[in-house]
Amino acid sequence: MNVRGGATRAQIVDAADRLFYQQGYEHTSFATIAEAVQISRGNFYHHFKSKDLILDAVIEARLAGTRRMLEEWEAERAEPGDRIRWFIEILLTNRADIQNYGCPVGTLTSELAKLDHAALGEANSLFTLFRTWLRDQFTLLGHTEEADALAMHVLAVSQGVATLANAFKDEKFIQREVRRMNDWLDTYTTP
Amino acid sequence: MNVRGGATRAQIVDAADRLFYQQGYEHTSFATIAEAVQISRGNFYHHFKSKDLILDAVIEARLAGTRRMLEEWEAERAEPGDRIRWFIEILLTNRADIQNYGCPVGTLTSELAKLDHAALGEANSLFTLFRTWLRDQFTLLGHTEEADALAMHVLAVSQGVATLANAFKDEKFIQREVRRMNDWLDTYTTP
DNA sequence: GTCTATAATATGATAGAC
DNA sequence: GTCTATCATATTATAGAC
Repeated sequence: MNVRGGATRAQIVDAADRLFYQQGYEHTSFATIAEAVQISRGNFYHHFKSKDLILDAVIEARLAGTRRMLEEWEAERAEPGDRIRWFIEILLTNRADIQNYGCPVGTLTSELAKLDHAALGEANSLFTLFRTWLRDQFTLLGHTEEADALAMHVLAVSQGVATLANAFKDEKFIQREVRRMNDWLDTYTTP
Repeated sequence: MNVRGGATRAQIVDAADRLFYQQGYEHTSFATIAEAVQISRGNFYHHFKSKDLILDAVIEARLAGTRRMLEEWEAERAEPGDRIRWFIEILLTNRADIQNYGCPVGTLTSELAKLDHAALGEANSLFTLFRTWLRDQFTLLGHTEEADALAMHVLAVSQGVATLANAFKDEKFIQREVRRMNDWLDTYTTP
């Protein structure tokens, strides 16, 4: 602990998480992160020996946060259909960030794929978390056979909407696509 | 012209285009491009005074190439429905590149958005080219009112499929989503 | 744990010879 | 048009004092 009121390491991960999302991983330098946390670059290396290691920590934090979030969604909503609709609704809930920076998962995996970065596998498992969770909901709805294909479809459309929302910054477009996905989902939720 | 058999400038643009797609814009250095074209870094600056200027040239080349391609598609296919289906089919035609590097348009715009780069607007107009072209096809099909919304929907799903194909490298997934889009399109092409 | 100082390297960019 | 040599800067990373 320190004067900033939290463990420095956790603050670094928090700041790096946000900056990697907003500016990209490679574009974000140690100097920028250090400045955000108000520590010197030298001190930075006491907590993380390399830039790769902080990326690992950021992905780990995102994985943990996502797991927690998905568990909450399950606890708060009994109906699998409602849970899937809530997932789709994120596009509107987070529309400001999405229009500015795209989807945090999709843009990170795309960047790491181009960098051929060692952490790509871990980043992709962020997608897998959502995929598995969505698949489970479709299974609960009785669509066991095609559950994974349906999960991938929901993920794909959400990704595409995020990418185009980032390019065109059109909120009406997001609303339209969310409505379209909900209509499509009706086919699978109404008995 | 030179010993390499083509204008050096054009070769630089070609190499940069490919490298920006495969490795990302920021990650690609002058040294890498110069090596690909087999010229010295010094000579490089005779043709392009800055990295921003070569990005401009690459986007301009992509815009010109895309315009040419869309005109060809129109010339080769009389039916608007067939043209849209051919657009969707790119996901399979270019599946190898898409699985390795994602969509050339979507990944570039995402990167430039995070870099807050001046060329973002020009890159986004690559999306607009496809959007306008798809909108025109839906208009020809008689769906004038919703033509733009339908165009955006086709773009969005294609983007999402490309992003997830890049993450999961699953060809069956691409095939399934292309089939799904074609089924969806039937509603708008059959009178 | 935190700092300053510094090293090693890569990068975008320029100057000037041929 | 092409090259070598060089500059200025930013970046990752280390050493060592407090």
